[in-house]
Amino acid sequence: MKHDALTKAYEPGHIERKWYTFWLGRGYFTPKIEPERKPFVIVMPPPNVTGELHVGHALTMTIEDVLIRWRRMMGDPTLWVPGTDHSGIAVQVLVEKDLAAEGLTRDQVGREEFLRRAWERAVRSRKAIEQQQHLIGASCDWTRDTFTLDDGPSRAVRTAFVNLYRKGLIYRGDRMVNWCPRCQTALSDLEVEHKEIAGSLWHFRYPLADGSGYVTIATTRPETCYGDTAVAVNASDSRYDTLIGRCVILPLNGRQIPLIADEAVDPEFGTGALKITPCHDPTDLEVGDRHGLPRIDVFNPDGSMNLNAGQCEGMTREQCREYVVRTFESQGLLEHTAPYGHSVGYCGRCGTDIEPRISTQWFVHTQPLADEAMRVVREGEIRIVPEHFARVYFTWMESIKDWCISRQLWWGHRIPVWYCRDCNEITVSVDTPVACEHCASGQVEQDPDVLDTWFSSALWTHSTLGWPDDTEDMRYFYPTSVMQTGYDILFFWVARMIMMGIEDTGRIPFHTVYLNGLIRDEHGQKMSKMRGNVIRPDDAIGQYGVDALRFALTTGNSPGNDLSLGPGKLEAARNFVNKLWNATRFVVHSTDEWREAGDRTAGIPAPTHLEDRWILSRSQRLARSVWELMEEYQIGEAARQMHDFVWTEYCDWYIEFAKLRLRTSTPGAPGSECTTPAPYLTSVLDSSLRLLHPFMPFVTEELWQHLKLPYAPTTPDSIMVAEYPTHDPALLDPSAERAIETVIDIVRALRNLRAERKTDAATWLEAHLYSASVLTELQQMLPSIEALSRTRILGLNHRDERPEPSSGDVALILADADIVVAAGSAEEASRIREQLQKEMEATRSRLDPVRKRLADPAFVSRAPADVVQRQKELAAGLRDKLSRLEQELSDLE
RNA sequence: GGGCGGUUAGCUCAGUGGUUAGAGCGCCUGUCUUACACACAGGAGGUCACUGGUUCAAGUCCAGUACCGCCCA
Repeated sequence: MKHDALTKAYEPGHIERKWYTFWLGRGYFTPKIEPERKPFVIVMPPPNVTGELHVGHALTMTIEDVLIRWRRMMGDPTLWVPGTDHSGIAVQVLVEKDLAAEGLTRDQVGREEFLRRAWERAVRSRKAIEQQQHLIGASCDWTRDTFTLDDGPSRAVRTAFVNLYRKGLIYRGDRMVNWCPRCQTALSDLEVEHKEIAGSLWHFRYPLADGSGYVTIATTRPETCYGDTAVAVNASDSRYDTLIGRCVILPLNGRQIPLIADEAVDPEFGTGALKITPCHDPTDLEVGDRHGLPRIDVFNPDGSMNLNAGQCEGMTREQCREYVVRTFESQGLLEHTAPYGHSVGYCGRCGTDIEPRISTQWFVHTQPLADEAMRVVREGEIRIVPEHFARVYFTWMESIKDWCISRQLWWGHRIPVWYCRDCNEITVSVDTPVACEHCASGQVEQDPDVLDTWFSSALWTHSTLGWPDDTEDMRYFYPTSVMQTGYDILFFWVARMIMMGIEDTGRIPFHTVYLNGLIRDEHGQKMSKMRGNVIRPDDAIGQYGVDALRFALTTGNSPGNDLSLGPGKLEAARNFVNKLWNATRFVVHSTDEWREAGDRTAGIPAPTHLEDRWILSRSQRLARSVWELMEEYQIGEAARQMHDFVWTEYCDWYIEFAKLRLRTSTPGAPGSECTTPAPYLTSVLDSSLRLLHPFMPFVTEELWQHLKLPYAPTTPDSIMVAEYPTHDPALLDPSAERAIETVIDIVRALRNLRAERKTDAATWLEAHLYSASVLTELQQMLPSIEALSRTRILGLNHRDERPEPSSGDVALILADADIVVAAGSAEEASRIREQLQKEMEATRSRLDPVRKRLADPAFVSRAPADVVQRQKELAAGLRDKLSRLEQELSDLE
């Protein structure tokens, strides 16, 4: 592949497209099955085919791509399975909206046409999503791309259904379910969102049938009065004990209903008397069943009032409520109306108020599945990261209710149940039956309903790998490794995948659950169209580049915690990409000569210069730390450490040290002592790029290709299949680290002095240096110290050789060195004296606790030896510094 | 009502018992110093919400309190 010259600033666009195409063409995203090696597998949470991806998807995709690229570079056979979800109700709502725009309803166009439109939408959306996934750099295996309605997953759905049915874990029954009158379907409990609303509590008088008075009931739902079949009180409530067993008259239609006693009634609530409407409230249904009350349903499926609502037939719920209240009022039976806050359920998809409704639905009996699903987490077979979500998981699982899985929708997996018109028996079958399995009649008709989308999602880890067939993918890649998704779908999806994975395959679906937080804006506010603070991934990519978006999404992000994202963070990430770009540009240009000079296959020469030893050592520490952090899913912290290393240690210091030698050095002949920093500039940058690749794949690939490793003949064709850096303990060099730390201290102190004196850049300071512990090292670093601080070092001596201070001198006391300069003025001398004074106080107050700690026998005997040792060294250092400070100040007296 | 999380610099957040609590942005002072002004150099800014406990050692673990947020009912 040909390379363009590196431009002055990073221009993301075309580089991104170029490399994605390159990777795809090379087939890097498809793993080789190597039976003797353990694969690393992630199944992607399939985005809904409702449109395009939002920034939350970008987060999930980035985290997964980071893990995937990392493991791939570690050498594991790595599979990331992409896919999309048909998302039944959400797409159904969208298609219905499309139809409504044309003045049509789904019943008018019919099931076939409806499904044609839904498919069209799905196909369009899949294409858009796939493009966005390419854009973001997702290195998933497109050869295994799957859609929930594909043949494989569809057969998995039917198979799972049939198996559960045969085991008695799926049943059909009349139950009270959450009904969305707009979608006209049942919903599971999870799909209902509860909100507190400021409603009213109406106190209505129900006259006693014998005309001897009335009972006042309190209700928040007057429109259900037509469905009342009793008034209930608590038996212990003395206000009503003489009335129990008598009848009251429902004022709206004169129907007589009994006054009953039931312990479900709270005497403290309202008037202590409740109207009982078994068809429209779960508690009332229980009360009704206990007392054998009739059930009167007053709503049509679309939420309008039915025949049972008398005069109100055909009205909406709201109109009916108004009518009922007015009627009570006009009859003098409205005692009063009190404002009352209570919780109301809304359809999670369309926002319509949910109506509790009795209907015939299919259910999964979840308890036995949940027991197993809890066991595997309790026993550590599945680990949840962060850990505290395990408790949330258990809390939900422990009180799990049966799962309503049938939906009165058209878009989805049709329930694999056929009803026989002749014998009324049902046939439950994976393959479409030609005849009833009971009476062999051909008059069978499939259940018109579809399954909850989450039912098919629950099978996703194994249905994508070929289950129910015994495929090579199933054998090799299952169980998968990590399930990474947002904590908001822990119950919807993760919990159900664990239940169904175990149920279907007998094995857990994944070893680790990694839950990420939700994305908020720069001020920690939820992103919403209303607030106008939504960040579209495509916009962010266009403006800052993919790598910047990915880096912004990973830095400072920790598992389970929400992440704030805004222009500030994106800019910072883009700036880092640009920094990396320019550092590489510098290194490539300035190491040209070395790169072209001779055979480099022997590897990089052993470092002799202090700064080379230092940067290699620091680079090893980084690699080790990153590896540890990645193992623990601390990818935010890993990204932060890489950022700091590259920017501060490599760019701000190492490159600046290197510049001096680049001007004077010649490329060392192989085998001879290397005087040029070129090999270290190159190799440290090379390993930094490889460390960063999973986070910012495009820019690292582009730069790495330019860097071309002259010393490694087996360099792969792409950074994405290069080796991930691991640390080499032989290169750790604490003494070089200490020496360079001192150099940095000295340069900083001198620059600080320059700044305070407002010395202009052309003027050089002059100073004497004194040290003890790092004297020889400083000797080697003198040219660097001089150049970087623009200070002529007139002498570097052992501290013991320091002459008596002359009156015009001031000293800067550092941890491992003293700097002596001629005071610029009397004011400066006294300012520095003050500084020394302060420094002395600070040093004392730091030394004090350390001293105490070391004097404490409990500390010395109980703390680990290395901690004690470090405290001793610290005390020695502080004591040494303190004595120098004291000496300095007394000399100045 | 039950549960979970948060409270660290002006803002947004890292900090997984052990030296002097960090970053980005913002702020102040300088600099277009031949990789980068998307930059460089220097600087200011913290009772780690509060109270108590465990520990040789607590921002970090435990308990309680206050406030904020989320989930479930």
